[in-house]
Amino acid sequence: MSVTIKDVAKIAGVSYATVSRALNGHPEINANTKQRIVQIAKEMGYSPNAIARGLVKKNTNMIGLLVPDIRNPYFPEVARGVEDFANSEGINVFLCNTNWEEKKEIIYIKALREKRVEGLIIAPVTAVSHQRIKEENLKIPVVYIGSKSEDDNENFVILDNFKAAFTATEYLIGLGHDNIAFVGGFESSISNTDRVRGYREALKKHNLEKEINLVKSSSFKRESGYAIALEFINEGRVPSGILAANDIIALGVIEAFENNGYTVPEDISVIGFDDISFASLPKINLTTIAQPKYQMGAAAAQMLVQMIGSSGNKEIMNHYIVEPELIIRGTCRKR
Amino acid sequence: MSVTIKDVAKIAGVSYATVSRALNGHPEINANTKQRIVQIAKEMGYSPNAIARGLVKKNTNMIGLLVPDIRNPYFPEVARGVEDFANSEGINVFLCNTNWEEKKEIIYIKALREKRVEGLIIAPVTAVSHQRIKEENLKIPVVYIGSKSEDDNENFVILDNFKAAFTATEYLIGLGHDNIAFVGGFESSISNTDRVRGYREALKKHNLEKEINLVKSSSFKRESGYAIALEFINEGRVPSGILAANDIIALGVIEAFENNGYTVPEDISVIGFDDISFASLPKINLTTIAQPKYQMGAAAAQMLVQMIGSSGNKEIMNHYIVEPELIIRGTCRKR
DNA sequence: ATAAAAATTTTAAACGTTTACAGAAGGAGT
DNA sequence: ACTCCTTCTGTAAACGTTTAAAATTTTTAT
Repeated sequence: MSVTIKDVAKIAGVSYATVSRALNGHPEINANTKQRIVQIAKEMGYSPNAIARGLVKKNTNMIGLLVPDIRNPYFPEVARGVEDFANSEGINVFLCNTNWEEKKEIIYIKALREKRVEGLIIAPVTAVSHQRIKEENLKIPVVYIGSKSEDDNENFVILDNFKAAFTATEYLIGLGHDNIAFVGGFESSISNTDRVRGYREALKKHNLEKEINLVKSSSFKRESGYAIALEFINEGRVPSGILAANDIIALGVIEAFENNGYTVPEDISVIGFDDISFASLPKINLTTIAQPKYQMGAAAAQMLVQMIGSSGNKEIMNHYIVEPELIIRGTCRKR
Repeated sequence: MSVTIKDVAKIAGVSYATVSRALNGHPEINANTKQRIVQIAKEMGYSPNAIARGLVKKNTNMIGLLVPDIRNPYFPEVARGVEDFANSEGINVFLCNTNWEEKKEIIYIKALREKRVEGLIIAPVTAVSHQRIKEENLKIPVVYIGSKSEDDNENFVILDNFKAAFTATEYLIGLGHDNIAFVGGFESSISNTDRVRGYREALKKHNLEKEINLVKSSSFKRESGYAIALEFINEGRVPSGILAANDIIALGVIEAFENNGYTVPEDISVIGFDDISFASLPKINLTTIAQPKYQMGAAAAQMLVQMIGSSGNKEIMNHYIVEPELIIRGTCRKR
């Protein structure tokens, strides 16, 4: 089908080993021969077959990146960081969207393993993912992003979720709110759990723990935020402050309230997580906890590449925890 | 390193051809042997090497998807369509972000060619891309999405950009606007050109062509929209209606105007393109031209898979042009 | 029991590379 | 002229699969 190294060799009148050497810049080759071969290869439109090369060199220069929701602008941002760093190292990235499905996550991991990717960066669907993935017994390095398990053998890049939620909650408390709800994503998500913990701890510190449950969980989607806000309204116990587990949930929450006669921030203060680009739109102006998304992606990629490089050396363990930054905009108000 | 078919063969006490057949469900194999081998392979944690298989079967089950801006929610939506369809056919997708750089586009194409992807779906950076890509002389099918060149040999999935812009412009005219500007992305983008044509044609039809140029181009980014709106303001000729080449430009335009004492839609009406999910947020409520993004991605993938299947049969040529739909929300007003 | 047919398994070649090793050609030192 | 280096090129094996063809075993029919 496509032109191979043998075809080039035939035309050039040399052995294919020589062609290989010419094309790969080996030192032990005559400069003239090399130039001639390179020229011929170019004319013939030769393109090296990375598959065949990978087979003998045992490398593929591919890594996989699993994200649960490519529609959430948080992940494209992270993906860019991963991709840019990987590319700078000559590595290509398989970006896979697990769509918040554990099943799909495992399917992708299996497929990528068969493709012999050299490493995996995973933003896991739930806490269960960590376990399932470990059971897969991959022989390649894995870096988790946005989520860690209790297992300290893992490599990860995360936000200090506890601190972030704590800070955000205290901010709301400082504004005079005493009836603050937490609208979360999956209960089984560890980042979510950590955020809930931070939120609870802040309430506790200021003696604001209520007996009624103000923590509601669903999925990390705008519709979920919308639905949960509606629940609050229907239950007749609308909080004065809401901490949402991410920006798109926050946007859904605000949407629901405004559609039902409430105003943000006049009636309800809302804080999100992530600081997606749309949060800064003047009309949105969402107060939120920022994460250095691009940098986190790049850091994860760097970590992974480093681990791939030091083959087998499992000593390299990386835990990169970034500090949260509260971005105060216009969706919170003194009470 | 990892366990191969030969390792399994050794343990099972059969030849590796037998293992291969057992694992691939060939008919000519004893049911007992098969079961035993499958069992052993599983116990040993065998995972087939898709690289080696690809080499002999001459397939990789991989395609590439090139998008210029993964941060623009339009593209994740398209990507999901592509990925879902491809996955349903057992194909994995390399998602690459060209970042609006022609150079990067070519680099990716070369890398993907070496990886022997079986096809490419490309949302090209500019009109030049089409030419450059043709020069690469890929021997694999390519489907363009969002953009077509004059070359009728191309396969593409696009919105009827002319009609879309025409419709949007007429809507603005119908609202009483007679001073309508077009804020575009790259001039060298074909979809942009088609939209400008539609816009001009509508003005012409209603005898509203101005001698001063109300078409401004930049890149397809929010910052560009912002910058161009600022230009209008600084030049002292703020239009009453604006057609933006996509939603994020529109958002940038609105942002700039609102930051400078203008109100949308009271002072200026704005229409976008794409109907990204954020356009429907009540606070944004952007009037826009909708595209069936997910379906377009899926259609492109289907087209590509079909072409890959019918190897060499170049007769299959697909032009899929979707009809625009004007979504009237709140950023336009009667004048 | 035996030949023929069917079912199963093994052998060996192929896919397109890289690379250790062997071999050849040319030059230098003696 | 001979040996010894250098420098370059060719040979062949390897990577982990699939698969046609050959070989073997089992089954069936007589």
